Amino acid sequence: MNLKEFSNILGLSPTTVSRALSGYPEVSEKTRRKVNEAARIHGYQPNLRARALALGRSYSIGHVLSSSNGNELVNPIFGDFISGAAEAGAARGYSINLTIAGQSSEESVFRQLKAQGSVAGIILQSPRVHDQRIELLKELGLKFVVHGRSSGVSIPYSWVDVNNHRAFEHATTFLAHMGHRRIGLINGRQDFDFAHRRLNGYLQALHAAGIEPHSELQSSGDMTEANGYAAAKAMLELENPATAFLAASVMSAIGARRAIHDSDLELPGDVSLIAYDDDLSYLSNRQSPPIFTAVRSSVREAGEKAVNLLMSQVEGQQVRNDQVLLETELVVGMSTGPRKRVR
Amino acid sequence: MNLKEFSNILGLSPTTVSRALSGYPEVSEKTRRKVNEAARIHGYQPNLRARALALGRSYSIGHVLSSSNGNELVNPIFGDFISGAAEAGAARGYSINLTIAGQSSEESVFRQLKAQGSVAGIILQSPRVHDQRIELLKELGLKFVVHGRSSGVSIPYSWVDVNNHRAFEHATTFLAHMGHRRIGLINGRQDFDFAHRRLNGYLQALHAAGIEPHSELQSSGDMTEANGYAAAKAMLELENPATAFLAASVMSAIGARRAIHDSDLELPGDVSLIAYDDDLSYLSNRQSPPIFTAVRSSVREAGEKAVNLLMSQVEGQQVRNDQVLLETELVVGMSTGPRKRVR
DNA sequence: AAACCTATTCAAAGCGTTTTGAATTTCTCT
DNA sequence: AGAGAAATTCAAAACGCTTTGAATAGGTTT
Repeated sequence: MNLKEFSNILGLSPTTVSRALSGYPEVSEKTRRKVNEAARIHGYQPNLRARALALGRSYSIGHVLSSSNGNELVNPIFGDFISGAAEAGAARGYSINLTIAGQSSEESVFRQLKAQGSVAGIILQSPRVHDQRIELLKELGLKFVVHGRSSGVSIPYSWVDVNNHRAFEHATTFLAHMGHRRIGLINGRQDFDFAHRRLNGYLQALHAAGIEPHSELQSSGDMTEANGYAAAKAMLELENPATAFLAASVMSAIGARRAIHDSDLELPGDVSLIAYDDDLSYLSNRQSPPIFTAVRSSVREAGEKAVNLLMSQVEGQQVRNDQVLLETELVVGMSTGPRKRVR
Repeated sequence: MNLKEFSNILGLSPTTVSRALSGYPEVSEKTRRKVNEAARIHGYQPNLRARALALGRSYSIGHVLSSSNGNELVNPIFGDFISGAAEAGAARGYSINLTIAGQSSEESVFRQLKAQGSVAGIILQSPRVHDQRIELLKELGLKFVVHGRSSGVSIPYSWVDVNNHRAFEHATTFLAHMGHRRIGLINGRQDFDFAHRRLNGYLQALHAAGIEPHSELQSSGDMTEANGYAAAKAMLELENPATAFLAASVMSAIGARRAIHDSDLELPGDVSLIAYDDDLSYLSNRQSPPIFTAVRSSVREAGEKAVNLLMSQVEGQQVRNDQVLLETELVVGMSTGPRKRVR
């Protein structure tokens, strides 16, 4: 049903009907009620494409996946993050526009989104250290928010991030206080900025505790179960093995747990383990007591916050560069304990 | 940049330029080359909203998440599935439009998508037994494809599904052949259609093997690690405990594995375990030999297939009701073995 | 060279909204 | 009651594209 058809039914002009529906003041209360009522009955809703065209803006939030050739793995936090983002967007009438950069580069997808005017703004995820995309987006004049930050990028931009440094510093200190001195770090891929920050937090805590860092106790890679297993296994087979682990995700922690069991060790009797917990809905660590001692921050909440930041940029007048730093909480679960004396 | 501006630069009419770019035959090779060249240089791309309006159709594929109040958990397969779907869509110039049914019902979101004309078609996921949404979508005249099927819906519709019945029948038979007679089923939630089919496959195989089914060996619930643990734990503590498990996802299998270890049992020495493996990128079971013996089918591939089916409906003339049934493969890994004799 | 086709190009209308500027109605005040 | 102001309503233009039907350029034939 058209606006024209619909307004004919009402015996009003399209102008008035449009204004009534959009809540403009220059339309009488009586006709507004009449119009709203009729819209409900006839199920009329303005065509979104035409509306967007007339208004010159889009009602969707862009998100670009970069699975070129399918060899890059889907971010396990994607589902929860985007669900939070979609929820926050829906509250303002926005939907999420998902594109994938296949054989074409991510850059060309951004240019396309800009030229086609199909998004109001963009959410950028998994920033690398000195991520090129941030400068590109600024240059293209696209509004955006980064989930995470990028060390080495000097221009200001909006972001939502977790205090990864503090989280890992905190967790490492916790283990050190329990007497652990061989603390293995099972980190995410080093090219991701968050892994970088986590490493620094870990190193700073070691330093503060007077523990010398060892490269054989630091690993990084995709945060899969298999990688968690492999990394932990290797560190348990060292001449001077790890007595505690820091895993960058619950998934890696599960892998580490398997390695610990495989080595006939007990958790937390022989080895301690702290996980970084994104509070994913399908991978909950919220039992009481939690299975894993963890530093926790909800990635769903980050999704909501990111959209809210983007919206204030899209709907506000000037470009803003708001920044939100989320803190993690350290929840003590069943995977940590004092270092065993006898060994 | 406008089509008008762009065609002014070229000294051509908008008509000709538009036709040149869309590959119509009634434009000379020479000007077409000139236009394409100029488009590349000036970075001109038709505004997608205007294009969609003029053509009367949308270039996006709708997908509705139903996290009402956030109490329903995000489907763990969502990321991989949608990534496959996005890839297949991108190949045809479509993007994914993600909406969430918050306090408003899923039904009203569908009506909205229809009225606003914002999607070319819809992908429906996680169908329940006799899912109302299928009839609703037909009634609304929206084109759609279901990922999965819905027992009890009699009207024809397009779907892509895995042969869940056969997969679980197969897996159960495999365990039975190894001598197991106490086979525990750790299923997904019973209201989901796929769980229903898996149960039937399991029961049929038990029957064929002459094993009587027992309700204490059948559990169902969200496919989380915690639920997998709880279900397996309970079945191991029975007077006549389970000696083998069938888990509905790798995640539940991981939980079950923890329960097995917690009970001081060995995998596969004391207990066998087969997982249903969606071949998720962040939860790979593709080591050799695989960690879990599993029935496997790629959910990413299902996403691609689903979009392809939708596209043939959207781009073709008549409404089609194509159906694709994917078979699983049984991969033998390190979690299954013959039943221990002495017990 | 005129006449006819055919191959290109173009002007204008249309897609379904919103919004500007003008026209109408209603109200208020003398 | 009549003028003026205020409150409503409306017709028409605009958003940026595609496409219909008409016009022009180019090439062939007689």
